[in-house]
Amino acid sequence: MEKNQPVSITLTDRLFDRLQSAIVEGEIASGSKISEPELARQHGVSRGSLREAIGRLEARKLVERKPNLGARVVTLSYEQLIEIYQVREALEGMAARLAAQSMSDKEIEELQQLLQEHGRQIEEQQGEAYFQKQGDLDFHYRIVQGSKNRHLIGLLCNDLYHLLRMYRYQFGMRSKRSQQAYDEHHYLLNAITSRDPEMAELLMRQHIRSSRRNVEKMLLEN
Amino acid sequence: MEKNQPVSITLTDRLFDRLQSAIVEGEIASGSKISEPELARQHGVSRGSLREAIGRLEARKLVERKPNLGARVVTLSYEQLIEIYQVREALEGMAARLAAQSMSDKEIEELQQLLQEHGRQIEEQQGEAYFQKQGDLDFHYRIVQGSKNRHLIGLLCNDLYHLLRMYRYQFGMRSKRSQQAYDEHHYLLNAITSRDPEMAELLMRQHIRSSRRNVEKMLLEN
DNA sequence: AATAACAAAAGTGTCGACACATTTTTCTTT
DNA sequence: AAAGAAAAATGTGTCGACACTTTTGTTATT
Repeated sequence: MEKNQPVSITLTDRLFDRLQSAIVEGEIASGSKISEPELARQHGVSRGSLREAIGRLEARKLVERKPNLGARVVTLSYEQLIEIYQVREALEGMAARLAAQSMSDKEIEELQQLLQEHGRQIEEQQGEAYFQKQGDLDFHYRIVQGSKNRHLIGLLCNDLYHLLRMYRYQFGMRSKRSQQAYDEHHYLLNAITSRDPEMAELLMRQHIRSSRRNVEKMLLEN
Repeated sequence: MEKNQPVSITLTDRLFDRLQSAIVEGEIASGSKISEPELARQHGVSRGSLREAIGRLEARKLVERKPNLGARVVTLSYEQLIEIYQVREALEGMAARLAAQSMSDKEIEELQQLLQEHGRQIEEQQGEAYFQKQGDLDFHYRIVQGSKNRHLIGLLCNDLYHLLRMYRYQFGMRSKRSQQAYDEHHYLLNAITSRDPEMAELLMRQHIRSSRRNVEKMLLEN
């Protein structure tokens, strides 16, 4: 959530951020081909800088590139979404396990406050899904940070979460289970508070699996 | 192990491969600064191409880059190695679980043959560590492939394994436990053969944990 | 002699141009 | 008129040059 550098300094950085948002939010259609000259012109930037930005997008699996054929925005598919959830289950499960060992008492306390806040929001604005989604991400985000494992943090926060946001935007995935998610968060946080790594991992994995099942059901309705 | 494209086509690709090997094998010292003009000259290539290659190395966490300050080869540390093993445990555990569900009978059979081959090598050339390491990687590699999850495959085979190889090269990590590793592989393969995902994941995670403990012990001796 | 201010050198970020590959269009041949 | 070959157009890969930033080296001041 926080950045050391005030804002992105280099041109390529800013361009990368803009393109990433544009892709995640569907402004640049998924599956569409990217024309380097055109995009460069649109953003008033040289092709070289654009290329570096595209390279980073490729590393984050937001675009695919083939030599001499150019880059395309990644195509979303049901299968890929399932794959992402499987990776997420593995990584966040481990994150929860480590968080139970490594989070400071202060961090845990702040997380409890955050969760209370969520509880209030659920009672007040019944079914206001957006805040819930945002809150859900916040919660997971903090646990991942709490793992203190920089690799894990990078993998989840820099790579997976953006892909996941992309699916949420473009598949119109809104959770109809904020109450259940809240409960699951609660159990999980209890395990972390009592410093039980095994239980924390178990509950996190269950939580993500049930979230995945919810998504599957939702997509099959279409 | 195999590539669709016969060899890397583009200059940047080849350069990237060469640099990756050079870094992994310690030819370019870990922690050392990378001078773009010099490296470009050494490899007879323009700075632009070099920069793209460095960008990919950065995405694979083999180099770190700071705006206007340049790139350095990543610094190896005990802590980071532990972090890698934790991520590996999570991801390969999931890979084993999925492999138990998704590997074809043919793939499983080939894996059994590979393992028998390892068994023979252990009996014959007692303690020839190199082949064992190579074999170990092969075995894990195939299980990851067997998960059929492209994200997982990319994360492990493109990112983590190279980092791991780097540590093996530069920390001189040779396993003195080829017999035990072989046994653990055997149990794991049994679980996969009997299509037991739960057990497969469990055994894989134990296997990697015990491998990590071995590494810890080895490093504490220095 | 130590430090501050300044100037020179080296390094990174960005750009525009050219070379080569791919795609599209046009022209030939049957 | 359809199919194939040649040619034009578009797009990607690579390069060298310039602008700006950081580092190094020098001079001046106390």
